[in-house]
Amino acid sequence: MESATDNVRSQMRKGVLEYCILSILSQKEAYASSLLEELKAANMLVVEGTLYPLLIRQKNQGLLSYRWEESPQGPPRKYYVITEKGRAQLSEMDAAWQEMVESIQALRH
Amino acid sequence: MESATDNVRSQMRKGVLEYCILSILSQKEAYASSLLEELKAANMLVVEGTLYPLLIRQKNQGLLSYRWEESPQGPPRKYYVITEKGRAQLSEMDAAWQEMVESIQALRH
DNA sequence: TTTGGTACTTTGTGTTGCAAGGTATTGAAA
DNA sequence: TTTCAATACCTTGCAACACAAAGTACCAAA
Repeated sequence: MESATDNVRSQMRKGVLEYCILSILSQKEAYASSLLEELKAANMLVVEGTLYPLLIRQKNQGLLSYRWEESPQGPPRKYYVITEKGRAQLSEMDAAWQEMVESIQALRH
Repeated sequence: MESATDNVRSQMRKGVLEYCILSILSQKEAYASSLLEELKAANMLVVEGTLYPLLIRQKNQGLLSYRWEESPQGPPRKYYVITEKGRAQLSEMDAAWQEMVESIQALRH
């Protein structure tokens, strides 16, 4: 049983997830499971089935690259790294986000 | 030929369209074509094929109702009116939007 | 060698934004 | 009268995407 509020928030998250990923990766490298933790902490919770395909899409677009790294425990981790193209995209997203925030603010007054 | 920026903005618009519709209709009644104009003016451009199904969905959810009204020229207009349930939903969306803006702001710093 | 924890991946489903095309009403021009 | 242009509403088919759920693989400790 899902509340209407959950659904509202879920809908709003769509479209900004890519922005969040690039933002986190612009500050430090991370692997999928750690990204899930960061997004959860930022109240932008997503699940594995959302995140993995998204990372693959961004990698295929040249926004991210990755390298394998041994884990202290368990299988190796796929650390994602933002590329120059990814940083350029992030800049555009900053502008787009700012404009959308302003548009909505104007609409609400 | 579509720019990367267009696509970024388009992606971000997703999920907040319902919020924009309810927001506009909370201030005054409107019909689809006039909503298109308002959204365009607010830099939240959408097309008919997006708006009509969305209005129908919101009506079916009980967030909107409508009445027909004669037009000074052309076919009659379907004026949409926000319901009490729609206003309640709008309040939730205000909260959800505010929280998301704050979450992203935190992520970007 | 089995168990539990970690991590990555895939499949199927439902929703939704959009391009494109369609229908209907009205008034004015040809 | 017929045609045209403007207005307005609606539908269809497609592609993208978030998610739930299930699957695969690696590792170390019991």
